[in-house]
Amino acid sequence: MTAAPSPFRSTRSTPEEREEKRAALLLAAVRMFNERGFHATSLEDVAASLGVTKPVIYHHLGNKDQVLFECVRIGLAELQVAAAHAAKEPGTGFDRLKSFLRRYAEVIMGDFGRCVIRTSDEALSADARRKFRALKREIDQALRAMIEAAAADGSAAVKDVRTTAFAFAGALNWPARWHQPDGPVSASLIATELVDVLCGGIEPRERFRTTAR
Amino acid sequence: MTAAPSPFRSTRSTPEEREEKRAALLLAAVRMFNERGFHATSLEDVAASLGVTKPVIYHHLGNKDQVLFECVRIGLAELQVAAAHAAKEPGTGFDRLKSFLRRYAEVIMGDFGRCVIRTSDEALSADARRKFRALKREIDQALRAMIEAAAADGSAAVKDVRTTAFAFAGALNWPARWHQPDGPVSASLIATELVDVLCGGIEPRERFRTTAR
DNA sequence: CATTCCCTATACCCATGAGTAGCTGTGTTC
DNA sequence: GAACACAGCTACTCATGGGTATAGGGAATG
Repeated sequence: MTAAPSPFRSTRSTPEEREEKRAALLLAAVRMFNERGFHATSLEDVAASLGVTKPVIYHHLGNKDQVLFECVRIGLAELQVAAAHAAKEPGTGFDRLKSFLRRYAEVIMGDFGRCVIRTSDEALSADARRKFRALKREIDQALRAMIEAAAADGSAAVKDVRTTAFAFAGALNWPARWHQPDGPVSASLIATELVDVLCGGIEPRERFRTTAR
Repeated sequence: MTAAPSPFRSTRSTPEEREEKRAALLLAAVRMFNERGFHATSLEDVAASLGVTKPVIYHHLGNKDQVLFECVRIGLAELQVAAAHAAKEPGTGFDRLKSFLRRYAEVIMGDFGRCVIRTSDEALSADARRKFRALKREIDQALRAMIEAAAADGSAAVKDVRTTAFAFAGALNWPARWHQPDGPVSASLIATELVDVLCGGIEPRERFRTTAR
């Protein structure tokens, strides 16, 4: 009825317009996946939220598996960018690690990052599942490498890299479940606080123990 | 064809036998939910894994929502038992907190605990979802109370209770995603190591800094 | 102006699995 | 031993949603 201000006009598109449509569809899809869950979201609903119909999604993105995989692929690519960016920063290995952890948490609270965490392997087809796991493994290895680097230059005290990586990843992934994107407290603040807790621990130190009020 | 050694004989059952059947059905269901995911598991498959048919599940457990909710209810009850048990232990508040955290992680690596974490709210009906959230909230409050107690008696150094609780819960919930129950490394070892990392942090302390080899 | 090529909508097929009605066989009870 | 109650099975309905065939319609191209 009312003309939607969307990029979907019925005409031949330039490559840029195609990409714009793809992006709009993916964003609508990932948001609905995050909100309702993948299985409770029909592609019909996703299309309808943009004022178009189901075949448009199949035309631009492929089947439901491909849509979901593309969403998590983007989220994992964001995490890889975060890792690459942090690795180039100055300071000690520990500084770089903390920077990565903060960026990691912020990505996880974004649309595509949340989808990475909320998507369980079983939701994907066998083929996509394999790729999904491989990408997640790359992130895990990047995290372990940065923990190892921080331990190697003496700027962090790490007993077991593997356990540390799992603990940190778990703590930073968890906001994907509880954080409200439109809530009062910003993602970057949460990220900073979480990283502080993880790095500092809660065992009392000299400077704390003296001032127990 | 071959007679199954299951508790399902076609006869009138005593209350104990009924309970035994319920338990067997729930265990089969939760294991299949954990392995394949809730949506990818049909009640027919669950029943077939015990050599019975779908109506048996409806007879003993109710519909699929009720089955899932019962699974997460059991897992959350195990966590409450862990909290109650830890609260009675001797030592400092920090000792009791660490004990709770270890038990928490072990429960999460069990059948029903895993289901609690792997189940997202959207999978449940509106009614069950409300109860699910209320139970999870109770666990969260118990965790926060123990962190506060440890901070109050000076045995732990806590900046922000809320953030600490989220970080710890996330790190301890995460094994529900990656831990292999039949793998080489035991749940209790993982629990201990995770709690060590969380409590100790990785910021270098005096005793570590001197022995950088 | 006609043709062609995309793009989108309509309308459909079909597999899956939740949930149910009713039958049957078996032990229990009077 | 006859009626009964219960547990489980067979066989079904039906809603949902993934995926597709096909038609229409507008812009570029000659």
